[in-house]
Amino acid sequence: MASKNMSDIIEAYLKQLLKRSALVEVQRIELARKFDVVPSQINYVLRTRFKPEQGYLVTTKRGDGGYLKIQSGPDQQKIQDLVDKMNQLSDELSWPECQILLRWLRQTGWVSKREVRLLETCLEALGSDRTAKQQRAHLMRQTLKQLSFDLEREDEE
Amino acid sequence: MASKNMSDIIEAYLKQLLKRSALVEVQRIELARKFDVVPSQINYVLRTRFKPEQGYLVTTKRGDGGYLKIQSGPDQQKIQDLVDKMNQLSDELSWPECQILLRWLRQTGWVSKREVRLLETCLEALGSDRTAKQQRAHLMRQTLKQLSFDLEREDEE
DNA sequence: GTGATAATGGTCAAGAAAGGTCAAATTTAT
DNA sequence: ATAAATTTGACCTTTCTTGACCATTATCAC
Repeated sequence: MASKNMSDIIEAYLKQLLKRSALVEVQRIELARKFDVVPSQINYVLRTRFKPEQGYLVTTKRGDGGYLKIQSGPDQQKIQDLVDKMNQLSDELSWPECQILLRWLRQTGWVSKREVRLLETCLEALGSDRTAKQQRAHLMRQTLKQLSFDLEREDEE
Repeated sequence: MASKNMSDIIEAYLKQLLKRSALVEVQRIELARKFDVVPSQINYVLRTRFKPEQGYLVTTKRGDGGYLKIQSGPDQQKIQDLVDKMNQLSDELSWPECQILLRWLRQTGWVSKREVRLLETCLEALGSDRTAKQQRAHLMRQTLKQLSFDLEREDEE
């Protein structure tokens, strides 16, 4: 098929690797050497063929031992699920309903354990009928408390 | 695959030891010899991979019988700073004051960029005078929106 | 005690080994 | 023929490695 230019060939090569492993790590120099192109062409391929809006995430490291990492990123289906959940949300939510939602967010990997705790803190701070300024103070205070608590028990993720 | 350079390997070695014992004590010279690098590279690894803001505490002793001690986990001083900030908090906070506080949380490494956005979302949802149930719904809705937005532009950290 | 010496660890700057950027030159498509 | 896409190369930034020189601590000889 019409893969006449090098950029297309390199793109195809990387995307084939991505089908197998969801995370591809290569060295720019190695890749350039393999296809006998100049290193900066690799950047061109990444810029034009692996754009974030097409669902790819590229991270790099410079210096000795540097690399390129390519992940096939945000799953369109996942985003659609999230949007669906948003639209299903009614105008009022009880605390148990919130907890169910938070569990879903955690289980589907949208947020970390730590972020769940942060959000719980925020939600709990909402209960009263104080003014906005007072609520902010209360919220920040609870959040700070939560943060130091997080640090003490080093659960992680 | 990821550990192409010595610094990464030494980092991994030390962090593995840390998982078991929470306090690692080694001699710089010994470690350097073990991995066949110059001693000062050990300092480099400690400086770049075991920063205090990442939750590590390194203490050393020079001279005969010298050592390096590496501790991970809750930095007592950091927690004290946080508690101090908490106590300074007044009962009312304007939005600009909140933003200053959030900047401090970010700069001192307590929270990530993503978490700042999450908290901002929560705080902004506080403005109204609706009931708690309504506020929860609004808060969750804003949070979900923020999450999908976060994913689309994969800033990171 | 005091001073020399040996045994550690610390600092800093230069060089090496990646990857990044940008624009000119070339090729391809309309 | 022009516009868009690709290819190349000169120059830049970040990260790692090394080595020369500095600082601190313990021990031993006196």
